[in-house]
Amino acid sequence: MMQQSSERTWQEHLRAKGHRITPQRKLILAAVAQLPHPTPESILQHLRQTEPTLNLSTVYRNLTVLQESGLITHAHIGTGSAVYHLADEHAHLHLNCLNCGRLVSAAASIAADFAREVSAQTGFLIDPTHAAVYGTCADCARELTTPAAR
Amino acid sequence: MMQQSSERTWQEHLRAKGHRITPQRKLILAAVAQLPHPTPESILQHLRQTEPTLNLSTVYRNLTVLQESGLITHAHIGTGSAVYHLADEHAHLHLNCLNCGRLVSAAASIAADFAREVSAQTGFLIDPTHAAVYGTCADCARELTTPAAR
DNA sequence: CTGTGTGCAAACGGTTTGCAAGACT
DNA sequence: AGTCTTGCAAACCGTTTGCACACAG
Repeated sequence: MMQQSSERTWQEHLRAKGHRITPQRKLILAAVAQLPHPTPESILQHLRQTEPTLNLSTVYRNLTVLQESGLITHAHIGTGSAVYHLADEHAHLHLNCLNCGRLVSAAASIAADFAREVSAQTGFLIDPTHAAVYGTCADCARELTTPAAR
Repeated sequence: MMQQSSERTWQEHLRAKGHRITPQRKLILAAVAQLPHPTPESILQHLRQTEPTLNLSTVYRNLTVLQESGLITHAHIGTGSAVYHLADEHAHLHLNCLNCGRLVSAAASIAADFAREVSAQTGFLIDPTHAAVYGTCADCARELTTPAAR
C-alpha cells in the first residue's frame, strides 16, 4: 500500500518484469548511461571493444527490455536511429538542425506551456521529449541570412 | 526589382530550378494535393491505377525535386514514411498517439509561443510542423487513467 | 534441469543508386 | 540532338525474426 523503496536497483527493475540478469544487459545499460547520444549502433561499437562477440540484435532486444522495465527511454532524432537515455535523465528537448544536422539540447521546461496549450485545445497529452523538434540552429540561421550565403 | 507574379504556376517553379515538366511530375504533384496524408507508397498505389508502369524510385526522386522547387514540403510522422503536403497548406502540427497510433492535426499557431521561447533561450529557430509531436491522444488518456485499464 | 537469452544469418520495410532506354526542350 | 528523366534491379541502412546453442534461475 505504500511504496517502500524508491531506490530499486536495476536488477530489481528487470526481475520485476520477469527478466533475467545477464552480463549483456549490465553492459548495455552502462553504455546508455555513459555515452553521449547512444544509438544501438554506437552502443555496439563501444561494447565490442571489450565484448567482441556481442551482437547487434542483442543490443536491440535488450534496449527494448530495459525500456519495458522502466530503466531507459528513447527519443527519435531525425531519420536515423533512435537515441536512448536513462529514464531519469531524459528530461530534455532535442533540437535538430535541418541545415547542419547538429543536435542541440534544451530544457524540457520550455515546452511546458506549449504542452498545456495543446492539451487544453485538443485533449492530446504531448511528450515533447519523445521526438526531436526540427529547425535551424543559431549558427546556421546567422549564416543563411548573411548576403554572402550564396 | 519588383516581384511581378506571386502566382507562379507549378511549371514555372520547376523550370526556375532547371527541371523539366514530365507527366510523372504532374501526376505526383496532383496526388500530393488530393490524398489525405500521402506517403511515397500511397502515392504510388494511387497513381498505378492509371499509370501502371510508374516506379517507386520515380516517386521518391520527384518528391525530392518538387520539394527543392518549393512546391511541397514533408513531415516526419513516426517511424514509417514521411508524409507530403503542398507547400501552402502544411501549416499544421501532427500529434502522434504512442498508444493507438492515431494522427491528430492541430493548428500550427498553438506552437507560436513555444517557438518564440525556444528562439529566445537557445537561438534555435524551430519549425514545429516538420515532425510529429508524440504523446497520448484524448481517448487513450481517458482509457489509461480508468481503473479498469489493467 | 527448464526456459529465457544469446549469437548468427537471413528477412524485412523504407530509401537510394547505377545503368541503359526513353522523353522533354 | 543533347541532356534530363524514367524504369528496373540491385544495393543500402536500420530493425526484426527464426533458429540452435548457452546460460541464469
